[in-house]
Amino acid sequence: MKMNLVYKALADPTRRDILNLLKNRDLTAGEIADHFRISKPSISHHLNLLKQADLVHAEKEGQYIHYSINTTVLQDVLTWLLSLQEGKGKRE
Amino acid sequence: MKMNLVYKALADPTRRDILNLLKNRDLTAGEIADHFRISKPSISHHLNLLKQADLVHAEKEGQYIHYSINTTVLQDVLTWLLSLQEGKGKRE
DNA sequence: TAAACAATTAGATAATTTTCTAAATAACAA
DNA sequence: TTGTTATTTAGAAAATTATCTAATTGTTTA
Repeated sequence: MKMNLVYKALADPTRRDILNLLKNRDLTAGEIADHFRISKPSISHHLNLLKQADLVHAEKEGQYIHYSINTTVLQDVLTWLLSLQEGKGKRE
Repeated sequence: MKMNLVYKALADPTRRDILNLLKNRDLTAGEIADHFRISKPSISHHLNLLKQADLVHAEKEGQYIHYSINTTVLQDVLTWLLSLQEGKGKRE
């Protein structure tokens, strides 16, 4: 897993908002786009980056594509952030 | 605190490496730069972004500037990441 | 089949980011 | 004071990213 893609994906506020939406429930691409003022193709692009980072999973069902969050890749981020905090401790 | 600056700061691998270095001990700008192949001004720029995100603190001592990590801003990131994971749970 | 709908892909542009070299600032040491 | 060292600032080029409209693909429905 290319962790850089994960950090890059998390760097954009629109994408973080998308993850916040998906935290509550799975949504189709259109439902996600409805929450934003930017165009559908732009949202599609953001979804693609989230997918490449493996932060979301896309499942096609008929003409819809259902997106769901995948938090497993966040574990490594969490671990790293905690390691930064722990390191700090040794100086105090 | 502008959290977007924090996420942006964490998105770059060089800056993440800098934080990894500072986890062990405080370092001067020059010592940090010595760990990388990119130019000092570029490192200086990265340090500035980290400082704006409040992820590092800079203290001038004579002609040197000592950089130290500040992990307090990471707490909000941590909390958000955990909230994403928890939300996931409710669907299982 | 034809029209409508959901979503993506293509291609372009604008904005942002990364990086560089050269120059400036500030502190130290001879 | 003059030269050296540590670091940043300025300004520009190159690379990446975010966004748009138009076109395409695939599915559903009349």
